[in-house]
Amino acid sequence: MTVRTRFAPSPTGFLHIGGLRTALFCWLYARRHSGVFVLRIEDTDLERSTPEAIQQILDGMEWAGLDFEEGPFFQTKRFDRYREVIEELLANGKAYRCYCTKEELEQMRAAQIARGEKPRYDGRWRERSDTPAGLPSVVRFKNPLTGEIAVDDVVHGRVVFQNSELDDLIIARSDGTPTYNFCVVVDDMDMQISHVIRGDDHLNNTPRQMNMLLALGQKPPVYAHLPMILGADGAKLSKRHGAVSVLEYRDQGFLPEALLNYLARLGWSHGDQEFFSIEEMIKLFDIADVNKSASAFDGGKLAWLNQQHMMRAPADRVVPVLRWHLDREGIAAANEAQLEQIVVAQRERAKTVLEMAANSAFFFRAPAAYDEKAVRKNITAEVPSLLAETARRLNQLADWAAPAIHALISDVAQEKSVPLGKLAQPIRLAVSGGTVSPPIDATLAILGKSETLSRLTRALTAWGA
RNA sequence: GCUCCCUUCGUCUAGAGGCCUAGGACACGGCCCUCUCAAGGCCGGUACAUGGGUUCGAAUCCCAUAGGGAGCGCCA
Repeated sequence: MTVRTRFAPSPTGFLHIGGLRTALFCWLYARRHSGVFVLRIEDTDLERSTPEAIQQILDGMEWAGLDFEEGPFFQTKRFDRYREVIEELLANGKAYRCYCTKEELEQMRAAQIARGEKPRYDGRWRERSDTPAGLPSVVRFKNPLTGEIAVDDVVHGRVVFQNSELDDLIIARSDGTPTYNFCVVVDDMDMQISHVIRGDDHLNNTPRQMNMLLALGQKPPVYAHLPMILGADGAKLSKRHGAVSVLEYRDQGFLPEALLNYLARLGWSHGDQEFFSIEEMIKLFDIADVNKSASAFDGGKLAWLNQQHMMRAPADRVVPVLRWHLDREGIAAANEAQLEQIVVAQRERAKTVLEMAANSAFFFRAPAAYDEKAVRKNITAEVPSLLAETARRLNQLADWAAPAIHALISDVAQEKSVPLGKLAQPIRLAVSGGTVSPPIDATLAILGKSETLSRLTRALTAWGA
């Protein structure tokens, strides 16, 4: 049997971190077993579904690299099929028409709640065969009255529900459109989904879905209900608590593989290992190793992992991302080799590529001003002559590379009997405008000879040489 | 209210009866390294929700309690 998993978001909002984690686990499981990953858009809620949300989901999946073999399928395009199955159930006596009005149902619920009971449909039309003319009706599934139904969940273990707790849910509205729980059942059946991996907020829906599947003569798939992801404060993820589009993470400078690595570790682990490449995740991931309890989102750890991925990836992996972020800041960086050098020099001093771009802007733009406080502290009376001497010698340096530059600066410092920092910091200030940059030799090597000299000259003018 | 689920450091987790005076990671504090900032190295503190069992022995098994979450729609 080939493994077939599906990710089935409803396009009523953006794809957020919780959805992406679900998609990731489905994807990993399919990849691990050389199976098929299906994308299905559950857009039966015509009121709230939007084309923008669909596009967002597609873009998010693409950015994350979660590719699918089949789909995207749209439930709104399958209404004929749903109707067909509803007719079949009706014909078999496995579903029936209910002519209750919404008001009648509301009254029923209110009375049940008042009595301390669980609100549910009482089955008053279940055995009636009369068909009141001219009245609208819904179709309800005839759920078994007795016995129990057990979900053998891969992450939660065996969860048993009494059929008496379940009521006859509506599968077709009075306007004839099918409802969510029913569409899921038909889709999972038609798409031959072998493993349903989804959030554990669906665990309570599962027995109903299984009963419908059984009524249709199907063998239920394997179920795995994933624990929820909570906001950093431990509260439910909501728009107020960090539920942002996954594309927001791209914009903030996170590498998709780092986000995926972080998400995989929320609820799943492999011993003490924290860093996983995509390939390792595919090789090691198993739903059976997933935790049962919800976890809180920790942006700090995501940032750490992101840096780890930046440091371990080949520089040319980060270059296009850096270029994209520089571009957004209005810097067109064309020199591939230079960008690679920047990545290597900056990746250990930035948590995100966005931060790396910000820290590296000075390579492309001469400082408009010098940090005043730093000037007061570092540009003492003897500094201009020191800098002038350094500039003179740099001008004569033929081999413009970090080792030679380092040797030259050390020599000057030694000859003038000043500590290296006394010289390096003013140079840093002159070329970057601030006090933070990669080691001074690497900084100048990347900047290039003519740019370095011109910035030193400008600084000397500014500092009264 | 009813049904179902969950509960190890602040956070993510290891742990499947003795290897646990509970391990790792992030964060935090200290030290080292050092031209800045980092990265890196070393050190440090903090956790088995509570109460009962079972057992020679329990973080691990059982039962209660407490706390948290989900579902109970002609929403998905």
